[in-house]
Amino acid sequence: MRARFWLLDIDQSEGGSQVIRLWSIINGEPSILLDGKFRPSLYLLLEDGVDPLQILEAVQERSKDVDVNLKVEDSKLFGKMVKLIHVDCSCSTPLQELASNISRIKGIRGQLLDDVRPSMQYILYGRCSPSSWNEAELTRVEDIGGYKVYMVEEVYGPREDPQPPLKLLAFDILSLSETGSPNPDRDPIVALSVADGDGVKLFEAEGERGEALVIKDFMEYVAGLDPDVIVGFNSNRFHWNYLIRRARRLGLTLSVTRMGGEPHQSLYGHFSVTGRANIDLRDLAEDIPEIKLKTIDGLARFLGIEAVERPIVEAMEVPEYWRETRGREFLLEYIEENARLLYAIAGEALPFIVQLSSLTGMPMDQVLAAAVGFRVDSYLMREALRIGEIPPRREERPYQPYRGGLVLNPKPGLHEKVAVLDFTSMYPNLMIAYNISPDTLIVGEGEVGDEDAHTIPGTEYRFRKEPPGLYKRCLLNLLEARRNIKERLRGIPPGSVEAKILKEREHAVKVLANALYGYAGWTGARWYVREVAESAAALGRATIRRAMEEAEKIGLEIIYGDTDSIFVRYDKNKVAELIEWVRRELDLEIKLEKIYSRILFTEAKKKYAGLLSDGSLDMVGMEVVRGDWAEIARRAQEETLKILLEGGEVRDAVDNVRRLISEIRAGKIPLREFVIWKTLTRPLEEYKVRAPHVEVSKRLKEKGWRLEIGDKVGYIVAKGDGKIYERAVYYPEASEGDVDHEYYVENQVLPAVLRILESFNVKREALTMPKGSTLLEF
DNA sequence: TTTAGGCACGATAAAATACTACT
DNA sequence: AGTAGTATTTTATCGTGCCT
Repeated sequence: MRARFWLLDIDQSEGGSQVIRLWSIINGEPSILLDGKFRPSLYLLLEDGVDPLQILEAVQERSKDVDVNLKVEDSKLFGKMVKLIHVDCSCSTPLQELASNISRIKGIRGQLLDDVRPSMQYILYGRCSPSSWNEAELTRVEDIGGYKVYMVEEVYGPREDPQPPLKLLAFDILSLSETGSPNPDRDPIVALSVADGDGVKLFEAEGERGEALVIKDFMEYVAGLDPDVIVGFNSNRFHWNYLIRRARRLGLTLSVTRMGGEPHQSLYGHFSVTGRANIDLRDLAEDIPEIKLKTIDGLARFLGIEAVERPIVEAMEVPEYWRETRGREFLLEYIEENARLLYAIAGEALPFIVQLSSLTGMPMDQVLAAAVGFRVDSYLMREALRIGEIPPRREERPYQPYRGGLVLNPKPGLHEKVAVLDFTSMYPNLMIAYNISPDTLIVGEGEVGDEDAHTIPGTEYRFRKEPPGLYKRCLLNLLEARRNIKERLRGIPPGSVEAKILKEREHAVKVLANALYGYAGWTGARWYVREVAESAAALGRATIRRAMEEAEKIGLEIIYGDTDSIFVRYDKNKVAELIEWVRRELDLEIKLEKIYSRILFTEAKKKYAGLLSDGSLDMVGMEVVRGDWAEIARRAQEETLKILLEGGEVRDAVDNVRRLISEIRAGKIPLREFVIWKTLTRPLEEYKVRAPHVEVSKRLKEKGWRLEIGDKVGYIVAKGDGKIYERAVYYPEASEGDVDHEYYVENQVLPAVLRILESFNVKREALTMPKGSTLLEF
């Protein structure tokens, strides 16, 4: 039969004969498609000048008892023609064995695609696309585990149709530890919450055997609902491992997959729940820089999901809550609400995840867990194979820095009517225009004439004009895709489901296109070529310089500029003239992005605050927007900026700061506003200096608290002598009376507000020494 | 399992300099 | 006056989080 299937997950069966399993949805039903005909493969890269047939024979000699096909092929590696031997086999294990056997044969320079798993190869070679509808010729065979099973006769590739409804399940657990982080070898799970289309459910442990029942209830619930997608928050790093280990201790197997087994650790540190997509929404939160505190609530708020305002509960505070009936109820409600929110978040986020998955060719449950670089890798690999470029292996390379974007010194002070002009997608467009790509870089001298090459100004690098390189093709495809989407969006009602999905697709396309420049300069990239990234950056600098020179020629006063943006004193006609000149002379688009009615610069780059015509305040780079400053300092700075930009008197701003300082000294500010949050970016032992948040973390670790890279540690600076790191106290352990108010006045509030007020000639003393009648009341 | 470089800025650590007590 | 030890100031480095 001919059928359409929507590919949810893909894997290969272990042992015996190699079968690719396509976990799919057919006619709304979860189904398994088996393809036993796919032959995983690898390529042998030959040294220049050797006779391919001779090598072929040598390989044949060593693969007598293995079922392999060998074929000599011509392909391109970094744009250069190479001779390859394509080796395919019915099964990947003997293929890998053969690969290690033949690595010493003279004349073989290396192997390619041997680091790509069969299931990924299946996608790579265009059999089908994950998170998409595909067409296939199928034959029904016997059911497995209650699922319909089909053998794949032929696959006809992806089609564009809206995704089918997917059954979602969200979950969270509560584990209880008297002291220190919960440890699955010691501390039980006391409750588990799930949420799906029917609402929220709580499984609570009661008495001795309670925990086993909770886990069994969970497994039964999963089996009963049979979800396509399971979502959690931090589940890849914590929940799955915890559940599996607790279940084992109780003599159970955490049976939640569609094959009835345990989830298993897979690529990119994520857990694979066979047959289902396991998604950790923490990965999504990590991807969104606007979300400062990576919590369920933070993510929900960002997505506009209605959520009750809840306090953050640090792990340390859990036992305290648990001891009291009210606190216990609060915790149970907390994880119920977590599951409810996760379900709602997943509903909102899924269309984007689906689009990212089908675009990159990574299965849904991997794509979020994978870092950006690996997503780009995956996307490029499919595109490369289409144009006969063979994907290089990932390898370790030395890091070599290069010059990046141009940043101007701003003209400090308050300016009226300032326009911001932004180049649209500067790097992608330059890479297209100059065919900057790993496979078009000219390496040998005199190989290509100057008329056939683009020379990058300010560098020695040259790129072939023809044929279009891998990056250019990909970028053009992505731009084209965006144009198509925009075109289609015009024809349909804006609020419709289709429109929403198209917008998610556009977002996914944009994310990928913008990542390509950074990818090119990442030493871990398969197609890392430093000259590529360097050339794009050099061209960027040349481009903005030319635009600024022209702006000055036209008579526009330049206030500031950074990489691809120019700030000028607004003059409607002159700005229009510049935009037109950029279009005509540089063949690029520069857009009037916004107009500040007032904008304030200090001496510093990358920091400014401006007032837009709609009355809203933009604060860029200032302490206000930095998560590592205490709330009190950020608030003080924000209020100062607001007063000054909205036309208030300097006096008012000064008085306001003085009032705030008095409040601090009088102990009227809650502890919360003094907390300083810092992220742990490496293991504690690797720090070279004794930073406050590291010292706090070390003390916590002593007491049995597990801290991981990426965790945010909140501390306050307490009264006393000595270094800051000696006085830093983990905030749940601190009380209002501990706070060193003078520290916050001198080192947090004053620096933040003086940064602004100094350009209005306000001195530090004017803020600290009480004078003037308005202050006497404090 | 890490897309890039440019930048500000506080805290710590190291180096340079000033100061003090004593011979 | 010379010197060893200590306090203070200056400079360099570390570390984080922002901007484009």
